[in-house]
Amino acid sequence: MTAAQDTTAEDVPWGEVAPEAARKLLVAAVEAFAERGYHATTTRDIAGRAGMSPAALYIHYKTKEELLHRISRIGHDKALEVLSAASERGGSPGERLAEAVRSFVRWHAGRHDTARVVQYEIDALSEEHRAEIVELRRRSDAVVRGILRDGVESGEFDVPDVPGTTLAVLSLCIDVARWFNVRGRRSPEEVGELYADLVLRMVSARN
Amino acid sequence: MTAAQDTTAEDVPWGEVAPEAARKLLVAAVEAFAERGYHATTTRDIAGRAGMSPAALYIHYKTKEELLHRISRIGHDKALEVLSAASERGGSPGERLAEAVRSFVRWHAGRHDTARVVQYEIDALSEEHRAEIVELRRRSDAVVRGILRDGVESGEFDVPDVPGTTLAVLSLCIDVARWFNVRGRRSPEEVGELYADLVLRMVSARN
DNA sequence: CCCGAACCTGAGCAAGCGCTTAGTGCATCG
DNA sequence: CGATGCACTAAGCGCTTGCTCAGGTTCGGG
Repeated sequence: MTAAQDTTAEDVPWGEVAPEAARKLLVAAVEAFAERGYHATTTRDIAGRAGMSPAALYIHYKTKEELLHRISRIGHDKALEVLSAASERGGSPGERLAEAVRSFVRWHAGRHDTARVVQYEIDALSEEHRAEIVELRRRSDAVVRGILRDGVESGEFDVPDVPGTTLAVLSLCIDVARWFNVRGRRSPEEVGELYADLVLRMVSARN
Repeated sequence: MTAAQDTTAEDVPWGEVAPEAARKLLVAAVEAFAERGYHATTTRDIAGRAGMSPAALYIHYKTKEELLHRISRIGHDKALEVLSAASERGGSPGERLAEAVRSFVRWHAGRHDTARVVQYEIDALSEEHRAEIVELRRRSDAVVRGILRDGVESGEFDVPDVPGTTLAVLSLCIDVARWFNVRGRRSPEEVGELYADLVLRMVSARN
């Protein structure tokens, strides 16, 4: 009697990718790219992980690069959505910044395989595809910069170099995808909490 | 009358690599690996950049992987040396931490091509070589953790989670290699200064 | 003046790569 | 029931890859 089994549901990891074979291939590719890197992964490896023949990949994707682009695009969209939603949740600049960092880090840790591909394989994209992704990153940058500016204006933050500090905050969050390990001691939630606190200390005015 | 032209001088970037052909190949490899990544770089590309034939590479290095290992090993040694030297320069924990971050970041920005290879291509190493490099990283970790512990004991720092904060500080420094651009607005010195300040704020007790 | 060692190249091998093509199995429809 | 369309595979094409090897060049020492 549950109406829950809806494969196009937006909160299912790759629910927007259809049909099922295309999604299975994409999930396999994320796994392989995260593990070995884009260039070290073969189309045979991807197809094998999805339980299909190498040729099946080319029915759903024109090239291996297009597959990377689909992953990168959807992943960046999701990351930006998580960040934006948190920043718009209201409250003081400090609360908004903490929530933004907490959510963004939680995503990079919890979905660290996707995040690793999304953040570290941009150079493997074609020129046009890379340009499209870079634009999405600029928007993430704008979100954080906006919160910092608000906090400086209200006097809650003391940030001498807003662009530089924006860079540092995003860099800190993104790099979580590199080192986070599922078998480590910390949960994504714990890392998010720790990082939100550290970032707040970086920007808060002393009084 | 200058006695300066000593190719084995330790402060020349790759002075420890001899003979000259081996060094030229290694420098070419650093360039190529930083630009495209290890797996996307061909031995022909490396040899071509060094102005030699593909076969020349195999006179000086057994495999492409050994070349990466040499780069990784020397680079990590240098990074660790920079960090250790700064941390031992004396002063309060705050001064030592600031100097450590300043130096470490300066190195990652100024030598960002080397740093990128060193920090982001570990997975391309063989198991034994990777283990060797991981050990060097543990030592970098120990240096930063030591300073934080000293600061907490003296009451100068307020750090609830020393291992977690150590991770964050190193992560922040290392990720500089990913985004730093020579054509950007900031010099390695400026980034080092900014980051030293941000890290101090992260850990300082308020009073 | 010639030898041997060190260094380097031209040519190319076996393996693996991304991707294509011809054909098969299967659901759908008049 | 045969025809049509679609997802998929087996086989393999053309090319590039990491790496090898026979042979040539250079040069200090006897």
